[in-house]
Amino acid sequence: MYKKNIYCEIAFAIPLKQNFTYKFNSFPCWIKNLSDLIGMRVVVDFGQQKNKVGVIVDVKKKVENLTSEIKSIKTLLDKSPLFNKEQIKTAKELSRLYFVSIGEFLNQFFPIEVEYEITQALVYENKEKNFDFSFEIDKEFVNIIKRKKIFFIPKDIKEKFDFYKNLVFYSLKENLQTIILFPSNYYLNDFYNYIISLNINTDILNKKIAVYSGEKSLNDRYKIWYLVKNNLLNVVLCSRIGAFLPIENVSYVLIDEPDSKGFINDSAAMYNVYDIINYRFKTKNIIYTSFVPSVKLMYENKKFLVERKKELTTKVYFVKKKVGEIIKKEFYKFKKVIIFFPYKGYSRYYICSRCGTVFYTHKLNKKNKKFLCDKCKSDRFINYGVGIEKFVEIIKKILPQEINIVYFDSNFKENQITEIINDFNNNKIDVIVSTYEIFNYIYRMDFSNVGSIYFAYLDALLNKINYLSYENAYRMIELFKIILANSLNTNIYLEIFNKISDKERLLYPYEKFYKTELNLRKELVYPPFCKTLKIDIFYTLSLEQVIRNLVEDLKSIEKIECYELNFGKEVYKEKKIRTTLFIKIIDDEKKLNNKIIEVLDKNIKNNLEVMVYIQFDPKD
DNA sequence: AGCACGCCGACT
DNA sequence: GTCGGCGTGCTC
Repeated sequence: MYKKNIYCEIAFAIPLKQNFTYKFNSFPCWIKNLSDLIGMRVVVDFGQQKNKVGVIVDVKKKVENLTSEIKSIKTLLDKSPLFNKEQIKTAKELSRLYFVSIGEFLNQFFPIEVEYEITQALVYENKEKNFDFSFEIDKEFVNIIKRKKIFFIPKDIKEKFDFYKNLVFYSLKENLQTIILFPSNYYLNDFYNYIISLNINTDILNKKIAVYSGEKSLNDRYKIWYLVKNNLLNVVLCSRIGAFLPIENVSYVLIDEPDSKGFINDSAAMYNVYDIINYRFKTKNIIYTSFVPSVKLMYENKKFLVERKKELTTKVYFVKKKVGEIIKKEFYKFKKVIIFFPYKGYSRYYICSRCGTVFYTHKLNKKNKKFLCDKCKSDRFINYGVGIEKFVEIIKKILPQEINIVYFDSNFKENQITEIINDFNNNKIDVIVSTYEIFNYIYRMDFSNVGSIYFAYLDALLNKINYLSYENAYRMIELFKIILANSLNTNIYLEIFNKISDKERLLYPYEKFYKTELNLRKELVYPPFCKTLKIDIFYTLSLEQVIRNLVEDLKSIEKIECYELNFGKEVYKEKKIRTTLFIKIIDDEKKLNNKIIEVLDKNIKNNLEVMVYIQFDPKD
């Protein structure tokens, strides 16, 4: 049938927070319902740009208040919608909350501008239902999995992997669709390799299990996207981008360590996987697994708790400047030591000795001498503060040369770190010193011959002006305790220099720590008793007044508290400056969130000189 | 974002 | 002279 005057609202992957209306010159006759068009991509001419790809987010029969000429759609790219209706609805609502355009939001999860031809050959169906497994599914696991929601605290890494393994094979056996989300590609690949190493009918595993992450080629991603959409896979192991897969018939969604920072997108929209999954699948079966959950996660999911944690015996001591002594002691017992140091690079900051400009850069270290001062091009700097490289230099000086001390931080390349980890596992390294980066490799490390773990200068974490500083330090220590649970006679040393009155809290058992922390949060009104937002605004100097007005407007909203963490102080990349705002929402979340966005709309909507990054309940 | 137009400085 | 830097304006 011929349809006349059909108008489509098209979203583009551009920073403009508005859609554009296009019409069909000749309506594609195979489309039965108009709403079937939603989520399909089209090719149109847009401004000066020819053949730009956009996504249909709405279909209308009438247009109002449009003075400009309506252009027509050149081609319909997809035979079936790339994004389903639930995804478009989610994108519409969440893109507003994160103050990005719908197109940019969608583009974060799938690069919409890349054209693909889906071949029919892709859509095969594996009708085999009785797979030949030698794998027997744990009965206790089956009892647990039958609950609607599960908040699982495993006792050790083995139990966690066993649980996941059971979930994978249960999904294969029962022909379910299960999504497992991992906070980092390291864990994702490690788990996939583990499953493959089980040697259970690799043919079926390859057909029914897929890995979906940003590391995969776009072709692979597109293929998996369509297989998931058509319910042709049983298990998808994915990184954070998997949170937006077209899952309509999903049986289980498992989030591994939902508190992890790896689940927060690093650019706009700074979505959090935990929030996205909760938003999309309120009534579905969601499983969270965490060794040491945050207070917020525990509070929100206590009802679903399945706790397997056992008594941890690792001894913990507070120390000052004992690192040399401890390394020597362990070395003579043929035991290894892990040292955690909070700052990467050689030094914490550098001052140009000619013009005095301060650089908080990690590009400068002993090996990199090419760095020049931005202002005067001088190559001479005075350094202040101790970074990991300098720290290692100092401890090497006071220790016997035969002790092999190796360090790494996030400046190191992945294969360099892998090599270090392998040497450590093969006992070629006596002492490993690392920053937070080590948490990406923790499951690959062999802790059986580790004698001590030393947290150097823990003050750095505890002194952060952040309600989460204790929680973060506590969870880090507890995690190491769990990892060391199967090793005998291990010690953890916490190096604290300053007087910190309530440092004993770091030694509390989880229940007690949780209760104490919860009371404090209630008293001071912090999550989970309120919602928080961090808004980072980048803008050009000439817009300072605009941003001041914006902040004033935010501050005048009732039932929210808005603090300026810094106002236009830090110079960012040439002529841009940054303002960071911390906001507490202490009443109806939805209503107040909307008010905040209204204020942003009023002051800076479609102002392309201003970039806004919003994070909900930031972790630091 | 990406593209065009338009205004300036530098460079064969 | 004109090539290319980036500031500005617009996109159904």
